[in-house]
Amino acid sequence: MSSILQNISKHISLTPDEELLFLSKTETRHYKAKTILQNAGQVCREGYFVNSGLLRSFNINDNIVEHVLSFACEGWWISDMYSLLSQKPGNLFIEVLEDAEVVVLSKENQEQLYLEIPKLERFFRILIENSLVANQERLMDNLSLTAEERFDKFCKKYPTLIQKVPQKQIASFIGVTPEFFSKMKARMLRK
Amino acid sequence: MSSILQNISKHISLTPDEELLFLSKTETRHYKAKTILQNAGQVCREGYFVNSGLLRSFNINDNIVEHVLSFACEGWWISDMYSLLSQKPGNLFIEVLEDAEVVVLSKENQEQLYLEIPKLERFFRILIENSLVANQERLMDNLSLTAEERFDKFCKKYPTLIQKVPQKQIASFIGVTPEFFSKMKARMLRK
DNA sequence: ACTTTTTCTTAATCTACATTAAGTGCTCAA
DNA sequence: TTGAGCACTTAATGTAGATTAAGAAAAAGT
Repeated sequence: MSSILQNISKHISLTPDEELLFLSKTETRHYKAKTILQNAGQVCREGYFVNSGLLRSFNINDNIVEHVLSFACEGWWISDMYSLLSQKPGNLFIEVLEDAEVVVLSKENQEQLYLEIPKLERFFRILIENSLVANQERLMDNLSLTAEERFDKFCKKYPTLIQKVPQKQIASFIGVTPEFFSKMKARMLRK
Repeated sequence: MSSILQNISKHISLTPDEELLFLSKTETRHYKAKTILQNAGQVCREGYFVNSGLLRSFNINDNIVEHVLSFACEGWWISDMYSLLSQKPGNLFIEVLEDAEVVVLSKENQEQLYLEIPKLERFFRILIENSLVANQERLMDNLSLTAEERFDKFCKKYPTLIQKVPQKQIASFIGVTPEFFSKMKARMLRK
């Protein structure tokens, strides 16, 4: 059974026919590390479900400073939601960090699927609800916790990512510079 | 026409019967300023649509420091999403800042409505999508902008709130202390 | 009207984190 | 296999914003 159908079945149940229909509207692609799937300034036309590998989304400041919005590994979705929804040029890049197999769902196909399988409204609603809650928590953490506490939480929440993701990107995710992160990590180890 | 039905009709169209059904599952309540609608540590059982007045959600640190997650004025929804969805005790308080009329939608009634009017899945999906996008932007702003820039954005985004909301809560929303905010504001006026 | 409480301001001092810079050790393409 | 980038470290210095404290102004309660 395909991983994306498994993912869906956690929240709603599709008939075999609906499953086939769903799959027929998606496309599975393979990407090498370092591939850019989405560029800032462009309109995002598709969302990605990760079968294997690792991706991230980030933006780049005037400066040249990257800020990681999200990572996505097996079983996660990733996209530039703002651009995908508004169909306006976005600010995000989406990059492959480790060779990946992704299931691609285009904006149009997603809209069609909403009409043909209304239950999918529920599925994506739940998905986005969870995403919103996680985002709200991260926002509050950024407002109220120290860098060290945020890193602790990150380690507990995404233990598998720590091995895989370059340290400077974890730094960016929790909102500090790579230099400070390095110093902080050394300090934490000393304890 | 009730404001909440107007709000819904921006995204989906309900039949008159469906509109009545929807309203029958809601309850309109009036609250005085300073009322606490939701306490941290309790399970959130309802969401609120604001007809008039002003509310906010916030959490409180170990310390006693408040952090504002969101404001909600006319036409906005507010709730402790984490708690409402998981039905676990939440971290948020929801407080009335200005005497308010709110439309209350309980968790159970919302679930029933999803079954009786599946189109509502779409409505709330879109609502939450927009919320997620706004949250993601705010998160990135907190990572990449200075306090001054965040305040500028706040002013442009929520011009009406600036008059209404106590300054210390705007400070909290953009992520600085009231003292620093006061200093910063004075500095900005000098220009 | 008066007291109490809360909000806002100002200023001195402090600190978490940024910036700059220089050096070390990977890794991977030619 | 080498050398040209990257990723990571370390350290000196700089700064945005926090903390503490105290007073002024506004709002709210009685």
